[in-house]
Amino acid sequence: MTPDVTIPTAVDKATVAQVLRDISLLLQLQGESGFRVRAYDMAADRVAGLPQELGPLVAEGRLESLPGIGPALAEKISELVTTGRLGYLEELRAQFPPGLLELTQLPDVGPKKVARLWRELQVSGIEELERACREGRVRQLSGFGAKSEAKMLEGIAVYRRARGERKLLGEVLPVATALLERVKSAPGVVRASLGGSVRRQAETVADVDIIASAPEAGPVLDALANAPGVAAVLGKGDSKCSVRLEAGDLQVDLRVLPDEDFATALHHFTGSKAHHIRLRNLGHERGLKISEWGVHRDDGTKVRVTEESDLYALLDMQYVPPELREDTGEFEAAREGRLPEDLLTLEDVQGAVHAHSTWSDGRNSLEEMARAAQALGLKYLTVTEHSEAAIYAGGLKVDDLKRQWEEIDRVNADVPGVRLLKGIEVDILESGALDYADSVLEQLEVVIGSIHVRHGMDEDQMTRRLLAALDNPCLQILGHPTGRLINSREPYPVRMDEVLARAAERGVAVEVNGKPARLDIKAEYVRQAVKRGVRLVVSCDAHQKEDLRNLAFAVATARRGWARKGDVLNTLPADRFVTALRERR
DNA sequence: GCCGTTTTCGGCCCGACTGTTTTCAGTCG
Repeated sequence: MTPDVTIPTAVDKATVAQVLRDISLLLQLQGESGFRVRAYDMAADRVAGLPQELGPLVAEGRLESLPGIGPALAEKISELVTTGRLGYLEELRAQFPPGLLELTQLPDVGPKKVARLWRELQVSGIEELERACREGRVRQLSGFGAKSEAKMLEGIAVYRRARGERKLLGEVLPVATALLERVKSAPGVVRASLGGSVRRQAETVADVDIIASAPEAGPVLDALANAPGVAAVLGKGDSKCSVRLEAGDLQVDLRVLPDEDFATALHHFTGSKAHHIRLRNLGHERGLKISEWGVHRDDGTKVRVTEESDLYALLDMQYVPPELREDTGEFEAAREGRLPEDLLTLEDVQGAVHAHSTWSDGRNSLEEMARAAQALGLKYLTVTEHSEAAIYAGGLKVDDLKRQWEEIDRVNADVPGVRLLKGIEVDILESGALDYADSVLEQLEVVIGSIHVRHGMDEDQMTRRLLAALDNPCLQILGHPTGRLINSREPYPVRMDEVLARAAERGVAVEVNGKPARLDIKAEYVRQAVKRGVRLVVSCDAHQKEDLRNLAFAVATARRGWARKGDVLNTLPADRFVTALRERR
């Protein structure tokens, strides 16, 4: 036993952030108002946005170096991370029934209302609120009426259907884009754009924001309210309109303003909240008041801001692309001119990595995949079927592989302009060995190694397994390195810092998988990988030809991790891509 | 609860919309 050594716990930063948010809500239930509450919320955002876990910061006593975290919060976070518990949270929780926090998840129900429902009607959970509404007891409270009851019942129904989950960007973006096109074609619209977390390309989103400029807002708001697929109009005023779509209970908010305010409004409603607050404060230091209604000097005169880039120029900093607006270092970099100017774009990508066909568990033939890639303007596509061990996915035996090469040669001869590269997504076995012999792997142009089974190993075992795979000289690309499925499967436990360090050392590329439910590795790890000089590939993990468009989500994730064109191997032409993969260290 | 080229106290982003009011509180972003 070594009691004087700080023992790291399994408390990750997402858990810490959630605890801080719970404390914020509990303080509001207590009637604590305003700034103390916000300090906890800001700290939660700060912790959640950290590029690494909290363990080292706690051990080195550096928590207070984070903006928004002072002595009181640092002490609470330390207690939570080192002991796995937080006495202050337990004291607060003991004062309220456990169901109250969940009540605040309902739309238009916040801590003030929850506190009154509890004190005056003894409502302590969703079931009891539903009963109180049905029995007409809520309307008897002052400030509540029949409409409030109906809205709460509707809110409860929506909440139960959605289970409080955020939606995948990949599911929402097509719907959002279609609505944006409808808004753009409404009468008088000058400019229109998506905003919010959809524009920042966050991996999951809660709703869709659209910002438009037009001389008259009314007809534009009507265009959304009357759009096909709208289940309910949640609210509609002079400048904004909120609707809920039938598909996925998705909420869409539209704001319409005069064109002279478009840039500042777009910036405001793109967020993130943390980025925007920081920007306003920087403006304040220069005597500029920044709001969605423009930029004003202290004497009340308005500064002309036509594009978002004007706003950053006013503050003597580089333009910050939406994907980087999280207040995780972009301000410091932009003020010092250190933001990457050559952030990866979809146009930079020459070939799609990671595709399956009917040879294993894909739905389209090799020729169909090749023609779809050609139609998207791609120059090559890596054909990487599953290997023998992946029986569930129709993994290929070595003989199958050789027959497949003949078909690849034929398709390459028939389909001009695009080249299928001969590859494999070989299983990384429990020991870290690869599922094919080196003599087979050496004949392939692209070797991705991925874990598909035995996700239940512990952190030590899983880390050793991945490090062993990286040491294999035949491995060129580490596929979906953490194995997560957003909203349905946690990543397996693994020490990513060690894995990324080894990948950098060995020259193995790491996949940024663009399948919307994977996005693996995630943006925070991309940023660490870039810092360490790890080479990346952006992939589509395609199982049908439509999935080639997943590349856009891999690019989004790479951008959110500050990856530049030069960090990503499949920005190279096919020959140089294959050569680069072989250059192991 | 945090923060400091208005620095150890007194600020802290702020407007739109709804439902319930009859001038405003609560919620949201």
